[in-house]
Amino acid sequence: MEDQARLMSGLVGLSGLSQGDMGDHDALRKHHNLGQPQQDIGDILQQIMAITDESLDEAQARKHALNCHRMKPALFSVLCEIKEKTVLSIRGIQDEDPPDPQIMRLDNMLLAEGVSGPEKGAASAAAAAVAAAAGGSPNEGSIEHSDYRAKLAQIRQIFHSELEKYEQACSEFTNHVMNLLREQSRTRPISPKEIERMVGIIHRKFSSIQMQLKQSTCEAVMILRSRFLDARRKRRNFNKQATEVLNEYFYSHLANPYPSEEAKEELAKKCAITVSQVSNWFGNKRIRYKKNIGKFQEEANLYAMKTAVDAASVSSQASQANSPGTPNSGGYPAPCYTPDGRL
DNA sequence: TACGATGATTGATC
DNA sequence: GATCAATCATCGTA
Repeated sequence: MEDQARLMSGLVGLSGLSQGDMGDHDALRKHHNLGQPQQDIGDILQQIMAITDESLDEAQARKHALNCHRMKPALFSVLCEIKEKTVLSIRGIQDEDPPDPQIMRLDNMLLAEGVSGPEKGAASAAAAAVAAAAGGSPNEGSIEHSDYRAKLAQIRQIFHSELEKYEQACSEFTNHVMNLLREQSRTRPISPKEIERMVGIIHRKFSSIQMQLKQSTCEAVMILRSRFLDARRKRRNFNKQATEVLNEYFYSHLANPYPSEEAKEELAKKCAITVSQVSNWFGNKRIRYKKNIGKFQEEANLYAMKTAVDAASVSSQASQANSPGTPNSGGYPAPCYTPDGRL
């Protein structure tokens, strides 16, 4: 009896079971209703313990003999059952993880941005959204669009290639561990359920690595988006004709350089820009003119002359038609925009 | 590459 | 909500 207790405590180390699990010999008997159980089990345990003192070849031979022992499957089954009732039942509660909300968010975002999921549709939709949000002209939009799409495709390609690498590594490692555990399950109480659980643990570890990849991909997409959405970075100077139209209006309305909403719309149409761009332009122009009238004097004279020539032309045409002509703003007003902003 | 010009943004004011 | 004033970020040029 004392020997058996010693053997049992030795087996604890081999099987991973606690002393308590192994203490109840009656349990073994109860489970399997063996004819001469204690004697057989004692033999097996004795042999197991003796393995450690033997050479590798001897141990291999003995291992083989043990594997072929008629009682081995029964003992193995009992050990697996006891182990599952203890170790696995404790872990089991923790292992049932709900889907990670963070990884779900990342997945949704990558899908929406067209990085994961079907290649063409989503990516171009996202690019179109960016182009629309940027509010550029159709041509500019298409340039930005293709640029954005190219960079997004680059991110997408890197993401998928990394993902593939992770999946391959995960699969290789899982197979390796499974083979190892299957091999070990010949001598250790490792049940298929436990192998399955181990596979789950490996997958969770790899999915946490994948989450990091998804996170950095999302960051890259965000940076890309902000780069294309930030209007300041998209600033283009207005073309010469648009600037002339705006300047003409400004200098011919110098006494009151505040275009009405209708005038802004008209100017926006003429210059092929938006009403808010017209407002920005006049806001900037008023301030910059006010700050440095001297600097703008030459420009003011130039447009004054231009307006005068236009007016003269209209006037001569009008006199030919024998009717008085008036410039639409009552002629070019002398610069009277005082530095304090009052007229 | 430095620097001025210029379109856009932001916070304050009316 | 429109405008002012300051500032930012980019463009164009010497």
